[in-house]
Amino acid sequence: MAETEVSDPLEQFTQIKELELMPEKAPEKEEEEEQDGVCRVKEHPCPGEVEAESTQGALQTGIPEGGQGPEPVTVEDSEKHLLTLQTVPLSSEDVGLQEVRWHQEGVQAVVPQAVVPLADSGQQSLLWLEDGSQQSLHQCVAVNLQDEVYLLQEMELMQFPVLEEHVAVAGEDGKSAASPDEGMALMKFEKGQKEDQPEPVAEGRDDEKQFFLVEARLGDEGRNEIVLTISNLNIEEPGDKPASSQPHVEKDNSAKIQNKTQGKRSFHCDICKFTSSRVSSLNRHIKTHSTEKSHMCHLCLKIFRTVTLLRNHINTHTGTRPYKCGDCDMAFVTSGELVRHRRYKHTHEKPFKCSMCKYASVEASKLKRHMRSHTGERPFQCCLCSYASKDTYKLKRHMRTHSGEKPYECHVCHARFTQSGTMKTHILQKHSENVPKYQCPHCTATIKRKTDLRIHLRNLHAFKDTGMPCRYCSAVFHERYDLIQHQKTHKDEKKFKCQYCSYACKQERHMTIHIRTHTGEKPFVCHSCNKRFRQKQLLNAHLKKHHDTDFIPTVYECPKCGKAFSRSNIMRKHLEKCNSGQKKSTASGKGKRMKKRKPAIPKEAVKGDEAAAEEAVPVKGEQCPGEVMPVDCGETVAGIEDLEEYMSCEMILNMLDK
DNA sequence: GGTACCAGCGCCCTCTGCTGGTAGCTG
DNA sequence: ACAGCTACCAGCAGAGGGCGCTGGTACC
Repeated sequence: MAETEVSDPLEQFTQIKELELMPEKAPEKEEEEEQDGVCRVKEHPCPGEVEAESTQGALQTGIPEGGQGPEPVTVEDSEKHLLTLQTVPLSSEDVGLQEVRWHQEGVQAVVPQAVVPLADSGQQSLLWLEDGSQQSLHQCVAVNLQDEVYLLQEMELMQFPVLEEHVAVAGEDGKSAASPDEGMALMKFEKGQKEDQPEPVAEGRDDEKQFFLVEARLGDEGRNEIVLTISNLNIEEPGDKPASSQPHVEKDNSAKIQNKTQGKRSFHCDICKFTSSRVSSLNRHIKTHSTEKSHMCHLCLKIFRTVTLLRNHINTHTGTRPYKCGDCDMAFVTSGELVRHRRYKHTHEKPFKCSMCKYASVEASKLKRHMRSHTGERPFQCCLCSYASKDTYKLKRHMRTHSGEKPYECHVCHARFTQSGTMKTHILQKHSENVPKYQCPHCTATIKRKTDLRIHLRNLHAFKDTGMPCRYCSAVFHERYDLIQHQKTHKDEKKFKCQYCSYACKQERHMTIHIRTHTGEKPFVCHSCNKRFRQKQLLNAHLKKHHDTDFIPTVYECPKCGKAFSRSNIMRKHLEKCNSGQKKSTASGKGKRMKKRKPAIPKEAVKGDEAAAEEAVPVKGEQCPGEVMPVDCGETVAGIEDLEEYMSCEMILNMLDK
């Protein structure tokens, strides 16, 4: 569009170049047209196979010279014709000018209604229909695109009445011109062979208007091209194939007699396929194509075609529900609602049955929705991600994942949720008493949620072909639960035995530490004094004691004898001995020397039961017998008794575990 | 013209099941 | 301290039920 140069403002109108048969002549024509960059009119034998034609190059505003133009095509009549158009910028002044000219030529109000604003150009484009099959047409049909200006995006389906037909607007030479009086051709909807058909029934007929369905969408060239699909809504007599390839219009036919040969008159709607044996029914039906609505709701100003529709609508305002269910307290506005309700709730009649499964539904729409689960069809595409839904509600629900909306709030803790079901589960599990639990049928486990029970069964009770061996013995199990239960029987076993001495323990890592007492390995080094330790905890304790000026050691005093200990559990053990009179060492110092304490610290202030093991060991005495002790304290002790008390392998290692 | 009946669309709901993150327990 | 395991939990989607409402048609 940008590259289009038009000198004459009137040439800026969108034009339809030609009517062509496809696909027979398509290759030649398309090649020709691509060179010209012109728009096209195409006729599709099948309404459902409308395809956009790509138009390359700049807009060509004229119709080729008479002899050079496309040959008139002869095709089977069809109900739809594809028009490929191009939009051209047009200023508002041009629109006004054009409007005047059209009126001067007696063509009724075409241009203003056909204005299609461009989204971001700030200008407007016009559409009109041009005869593509005959270059020298003198007669045209003016069309009125309803009563409003459509955004292009909205022009998906519309009706427009043919206001005038066979209007002479073109010059004799058939050349495309910039204005109707200069030979501009419009789309012609000819009567063709229809003229010799019986005169339509006049009753209820609108001689001034005819309706066509127009489907408009962007062409391959984006907004530079508009593809219109015009549906001829006339109903043909059975077996009566029109000879003309032209899209045709029966100007004054709003209804026709269909079955004259059988002696029984039937009446046909020209707009749709409605047929009736009664004129009155046809007349009433034809009103359905009219936009006329005369019954307005005084409460919301909504307009309805019939009194019945209006009454039903007003009932929704007033709450009037005349149709009451005899089996329950429900009541409805319409009888249909009551019938449906009874099917759902009482009769359980489900007339719509799935052909692929046992599903049956009360409503056809439910079956239609169900069928998507078989076909996989997902018509509702998320505009923000690749998700597509099978129905509108799921898409709407999905959109909350993008918006972050959480419309459901727990009334207890005010937590918010995206789905009502999630909130309901939350309230049940968090804020309800007597929460039901799900008992595992294979073990004693009770699990809050059914879905988690399923996972439990899958993880622990599913049979596995490949057996799972016990970590501690040669037993093999095919259910994980059995394996775990079996391994628990090994729990109290001190299965790790030292190869150098009689030491045994439950955990392998303890044995690793113990083994270092035999190998002499001391992998933990103090970087301040280069002293080495077999355990990381000992290094940490060393760092606190010797290199941390803020460190205050913990002292536990026996409330009975006053003896001080660095570990609470040791003190408690000592206290048991004190109480039982089996005390072997006392604070009075019967040959036992206590570790020199730091200034007394109130017991309440004593903290840090994690003080290092070496802190717990009284000084002076024997060197820690590393060959039997897992703890490398690096200190001396007052006596073997304290040493044994403190250095119980299990005790220390258990403490370290904590 | 009124009305009953039916069809269809839309909306909201529940139930269900899967998934992934996490806290707590255990070794 | 750490890893592994598992129940717990919220998030999310699939499927279907139920109803509100409007529109079309047949019939009286």
